[in-house]
Amino acid sequence: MPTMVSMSPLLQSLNAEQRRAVTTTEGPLLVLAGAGTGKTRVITVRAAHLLEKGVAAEQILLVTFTNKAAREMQERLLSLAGKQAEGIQVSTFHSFCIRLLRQHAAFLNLPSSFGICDGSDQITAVKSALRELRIAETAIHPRAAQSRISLFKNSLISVEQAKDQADDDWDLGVAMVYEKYQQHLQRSRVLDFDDFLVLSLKLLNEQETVRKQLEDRFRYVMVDEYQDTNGPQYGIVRAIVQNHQNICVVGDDDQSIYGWRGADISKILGFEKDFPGATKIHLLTNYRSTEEILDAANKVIRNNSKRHEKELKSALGSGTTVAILRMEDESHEASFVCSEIDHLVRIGEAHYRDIAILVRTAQQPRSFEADLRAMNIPYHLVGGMSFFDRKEVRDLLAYLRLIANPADETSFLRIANIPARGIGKGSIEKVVAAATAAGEGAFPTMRKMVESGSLGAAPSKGFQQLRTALNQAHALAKQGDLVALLRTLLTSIHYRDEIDRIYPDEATRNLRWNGVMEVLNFAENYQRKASKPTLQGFLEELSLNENDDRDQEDQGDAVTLMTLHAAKGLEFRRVYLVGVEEGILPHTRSVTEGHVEEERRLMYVGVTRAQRDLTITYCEARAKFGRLQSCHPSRFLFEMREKEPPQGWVPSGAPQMAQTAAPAPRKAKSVVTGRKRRKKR
DNA sequence: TGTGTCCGAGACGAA
DNA sequence: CTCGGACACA
Repeated sequence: MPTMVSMSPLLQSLNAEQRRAVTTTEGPLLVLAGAGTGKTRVITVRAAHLLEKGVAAEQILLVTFTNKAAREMQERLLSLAGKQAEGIQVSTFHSFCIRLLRQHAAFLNLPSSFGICDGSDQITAVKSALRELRIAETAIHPRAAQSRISLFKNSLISVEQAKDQADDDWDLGVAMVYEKYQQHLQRSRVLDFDDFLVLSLKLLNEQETVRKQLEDRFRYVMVDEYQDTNGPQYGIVRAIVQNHQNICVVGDDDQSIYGWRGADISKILGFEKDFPGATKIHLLTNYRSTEEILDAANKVIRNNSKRHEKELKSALGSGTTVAILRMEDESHEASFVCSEIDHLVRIGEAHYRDIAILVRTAQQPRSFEADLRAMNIPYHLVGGMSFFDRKEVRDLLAYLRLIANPADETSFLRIANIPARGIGKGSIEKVVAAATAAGEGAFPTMRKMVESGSLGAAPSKGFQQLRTALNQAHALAKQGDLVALLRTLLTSIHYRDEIDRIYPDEATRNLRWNGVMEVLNFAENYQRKASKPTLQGFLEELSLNENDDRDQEDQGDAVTLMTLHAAKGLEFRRVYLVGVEEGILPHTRSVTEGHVEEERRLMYVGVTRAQRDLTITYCEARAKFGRLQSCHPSRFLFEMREKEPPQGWVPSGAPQMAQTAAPAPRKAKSVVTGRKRRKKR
């Protein structure tokens, strides 16, 4: 216990639990920070406290999952501890690993200029692997294969092991796709997101000097959002701290919602086992939400079996009741929510910026967007189709990536004939076959083929045009003038004409061109901010920095419409949690695959975003594939009200025939009675 | 080789 | 309903 006389002003602003977390500086420490319990505050004050104790800033490493979080931490640190905090390294796992890999590329036999294979490139690579293997996409879903491959990588399972383990055709097919996929990445000289982590881990495991170097430098390591840590990330942290054990992880097992991305909740559940002698601290005082909201959250989440038991307590006290409302269908739902928002703002009860509409799936926003627009309610949509998924943006980026890394096959194939320049399907096929056989990039392969005259006149001519355009741009890339590069490129490929040609509609045309201009803006910004702007750096930033449109402040006074996944970490005075139905939340697929607990955490995340007012809606029916289908309120709503589902309620994932049989086993699982007693203490 | 149209399958979340 | 792929055309 620190004595009062020596307590620094830093610590005085904290509650007892938080203070204990901050002052426990040595040895492994697990901070279970429930939603709204001042997690960021604890992390930043803890770092500042370390500095106060005389630890050099350079010895502190703070790992986050998103760039946004990293930036926020950095800012908070500067305001807490001033200039000396600048030396603290705050980075995401991914950027930390990329830097490490570029430094030690030689050891891993990597080109130091490797490119980044993002999500949609991964799908493209999987698809081309399937085509190569003559496997129909209906037999093996590209997306399913991709996520399995990612799982293989994160579990350090090699292609050979995957093949050995396969015990049916599907598994074997995926293992073969995995092999082709890896070859594709290799000859394209790109790494996917999993590679960053896995290769970094390999580096640390096999190069003791590198590991030692990091261990000596980073004497104090903190990991934010530890519940989202996957196997390789855990391994990396562990390798750095294994001797000094000064590892502090902060997170909330109840908010682990990235299992499908490889996040391993057992890491936060088993921290004390992984790091014997660890201190465990619960932060349970919630400064965000009213008692009613936390009560609803607690009642839902306690139905999970795999968790650290805890219940949040509100520091705010009582407020309004949580409303659970039944809607006819999704258009009624949307118009109800929008009218209410409109009304509340009109009577001065609320600001747009204080309101969020949270959805489970990316297509739910559709009905809401229509109504929001019709009612002139300013809003911004987060998640779903990202700016970087837009066709024109991806085209342009493919050009840039090809300039930075001529071996990049996906990018080459994407723009080889955009705009059309006589390189058709036939020649593309020939080039891919040759590139695959040679294990080289498609662009260099095609150059050789053109030079040896093994391609027709039209494609050869087209290729020369492309090459000229790229060379010209490449020269400007070397000078670091990205804006000039983009302008030159756009001119030389006549991209404006291409857009005008494809989109006869004036409005779409402008919209598309705006996307292109937006990339120019990004480049301008990057060039201004970066100390040493390079094309590679620019592309890296674009791939790693999710475009942070989550910032409410940046959006002016507007309603936020977003997915639950995007909402984690944010808070709003008033929240509408919509579409809370069996089949959506929990999602059918999660139910059939046995991931209901993660869905429940998603529900929990949604509920705990609200500060004062929470309205939950569910629909009686909802359009699926253009056809209206009836649906049932989510099991989580019954849990929340401690009620049994009524007769005729059909849980998602249950076969339609077995309506009477299905609820029986679920009852025992979802309705936990006898817990009420434990709640009051 | 480039363009247009039709058809059928399809939908979870994203650094 | 909405996308992408296949196929048929110029």
